[in-house]
Amino acid sequence: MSKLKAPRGTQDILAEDSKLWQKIEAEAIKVFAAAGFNEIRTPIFESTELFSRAVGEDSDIVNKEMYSFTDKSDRPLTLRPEATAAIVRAYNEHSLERAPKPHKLWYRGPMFRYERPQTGRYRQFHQIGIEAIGSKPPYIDLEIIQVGMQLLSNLGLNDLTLYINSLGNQASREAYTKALKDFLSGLQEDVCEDCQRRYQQNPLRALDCKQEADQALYKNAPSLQDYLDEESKEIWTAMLQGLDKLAIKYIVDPRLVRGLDYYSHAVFEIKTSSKELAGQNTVLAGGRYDKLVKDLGGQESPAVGWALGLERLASLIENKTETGGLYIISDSAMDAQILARKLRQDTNNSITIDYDYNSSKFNKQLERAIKRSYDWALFYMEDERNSGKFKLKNLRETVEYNDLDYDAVVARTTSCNAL
RNA sequence: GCAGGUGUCGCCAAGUGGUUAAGGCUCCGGAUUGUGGUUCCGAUAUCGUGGGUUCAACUCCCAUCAUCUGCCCCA
Repeated sequence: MSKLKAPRGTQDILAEDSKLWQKIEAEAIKVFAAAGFNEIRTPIFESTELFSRAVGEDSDIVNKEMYSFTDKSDRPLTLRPEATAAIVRAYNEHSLERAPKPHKLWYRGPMFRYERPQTGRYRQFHQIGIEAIGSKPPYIDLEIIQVGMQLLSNLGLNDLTLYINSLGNQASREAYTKALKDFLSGLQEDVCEDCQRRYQQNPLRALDCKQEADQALYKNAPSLQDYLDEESKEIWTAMLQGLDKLAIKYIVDPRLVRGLDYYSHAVFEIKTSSKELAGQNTVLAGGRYDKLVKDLGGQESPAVGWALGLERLASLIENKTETGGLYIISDSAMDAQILARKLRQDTNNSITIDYDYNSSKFNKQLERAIKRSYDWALFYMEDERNSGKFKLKNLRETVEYNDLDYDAVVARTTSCNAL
């Protein structure tokens, strides 16, 4: 019988990694709450139309990466490839524009994209993100960037760089796209196949081409910055000044475009220089999407947000597992169980308490307690049960306490090792 | 979707055409008769799958699947 495997591009987060994920999530929740963001949970699948409208028909995500299916009533549905569209849908559906603005939300959960798996890229992957809907000035952009930086630095990451660019408002972007297409049209003969395709689908992407020959041809391409109109320029300037005042280091990257159609004004990515992630070094990315709420049928509401990849983030953080807790060593599994239940209650579930279910030999049980890195071994053999006095051993410091009564055991184990 | 690498026990890993497929680690069981990861003993694989070549295949060929890496693109 062959073993079944998880589907391609999916993975199990085993107990060890799970601890790390919990740590990241706990830190995120703390940082978000402190900045006034509240959690929103939306469905894992949505109508396919939501994503094709929101993300853009021409985007790669919609073109070839969606996990789409029809249900038994032939409804076209899609496993969400990202969360922003769904959150905007929910925002509109529940008329949240009537709530105080900006509406500040965070989310976490699995996303799905049908792609070739490789380092830092999976078909089911997990994101944590925030969105702020209903505020136009760049202070809210600054706020979410700042929250993101804070979260990453709290998690101990410091080799990160913020790359940022402005796409300008829609008018600016259209004017620029036109100018760029004019420029590119003369080069199509000499340019790589990918770029020919980009020319058709998303001309801005061409500037990001990795072919050196193409880069040489693009040297004199028009610059987006020159096409920003007054409004866009004002916002962009304020944005950069704000980053300076917050002492957030950044690199303006004029080629940073992003693959989703709904962005305008500020777009940004936080990248790591760690080799761990090789080509997929973007850990957190986002931008402003002023048009999207209206495009999805809502009241015009400017908005901005970002998402970070949990798998990528987790791979950058050292996973140090610390267990601790107390292991009961007993020749009676039943008595150990009764004691464990009582101890868990009386320690208020503040430390891990476990014991041997197989009534193994004394030495085996002690060995287990050590191997599984418990802090304490509590001896509960016949003698202890009869006398009501416990023997407690600190396995880290090799100290043994004799003749403790029950309350002393509780006091001693909880005093120094809370979960 | 394209290009390349890899597939021998839970993990690492020898074997490269010929009798019983090394070894290490982990895990499990046992011994050392209630105190430190020790030591000793034991158990655990038909070599991804299917086909072909051959007297003979883990070793060669083909296909397929899985996985990894790069491209596209992205978190």
